[in-house]
Amino acid sequence: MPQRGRYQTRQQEAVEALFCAAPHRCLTVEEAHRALEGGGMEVGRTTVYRAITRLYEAGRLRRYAPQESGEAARYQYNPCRESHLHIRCTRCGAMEHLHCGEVEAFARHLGHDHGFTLDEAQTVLYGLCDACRQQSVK
Amino acid sequence: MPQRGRYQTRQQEAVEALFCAAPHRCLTVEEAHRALEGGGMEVGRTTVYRAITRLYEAGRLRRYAPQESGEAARYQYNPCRESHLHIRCTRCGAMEHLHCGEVEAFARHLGHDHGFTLDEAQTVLYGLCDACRQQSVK
DNA sequence: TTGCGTGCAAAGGTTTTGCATGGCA
DNA sequence: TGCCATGCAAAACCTTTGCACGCAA
Repeated sequence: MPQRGRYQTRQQEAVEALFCAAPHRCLTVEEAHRALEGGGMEVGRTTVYRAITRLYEAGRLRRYAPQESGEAARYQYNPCRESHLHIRCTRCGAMEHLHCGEVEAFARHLGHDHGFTLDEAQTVLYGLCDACRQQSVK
Repeated sequence: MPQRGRYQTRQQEAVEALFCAAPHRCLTVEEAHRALEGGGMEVGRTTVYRAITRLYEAGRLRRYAPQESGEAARYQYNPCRESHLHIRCTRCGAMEHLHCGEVEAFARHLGHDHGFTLDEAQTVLYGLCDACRQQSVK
């Protein structure tokens, strides 16, 4: 679909290129804004908000709601159509993908036994990563 | 630990009693504030914030980060030490508990194969509940 | 030329903080 | 009496909106 009535601007391209260049990174709007400034791109904060929102609504970005109050939402490039769960360490903030058969099996169980259709792309599992768990045990 | 230097006030008791009286409900600070007003309790909004924050930090409440930007965080009474996952419908906002053996099995898998210690109390699975899924199929 | 995109400023909402007052122990 | 809690107002924070201008098509 050619998105009738949409203009291609240097700002929109810059925002998409920024996320595309580091598909593993989860950026806030503010971080994206600063990254563009650092790259010599002058883009208004409002425009970054709007560009990210548009990319999110088009399915090009994933959105992770903030965990603590006062934090900002994080966005990440959505390289593939296939969605997968993410796990996030509540201590160091690291976020990683999770693709394995057990996730699929668990999602099927949710559908069959609980009538719940899991949206993997929007869900983040919170907990402790290995390194932080070992530190906290010390 | 007897919480040295802590006073017991009618406001704090009222906030805790409110959540305790409906352990299944997830309330925002604003909703809690209005509920107290409706019950004839005059409690300042700031005090509700502070009481909820204190209860949360003491482990008496669970906190669910807002899903959409602009929404408020939700809190729920934490009746038992045992924690369980929650599922939330992204369409109607319904939130339900999830306790079953599959969750435990999945959590063990995360620990063994991914080195990730799942924090069930903080994690919310997003997706569609049965009713909303059927509506969206229509 | 048309109309969407931009960006500044201002508003919107939630949550926190400053500070004088009130109340528990 | 000492110290914490309260609550109003104001601030901080992220995010959205209004509006005049700029720019792609």
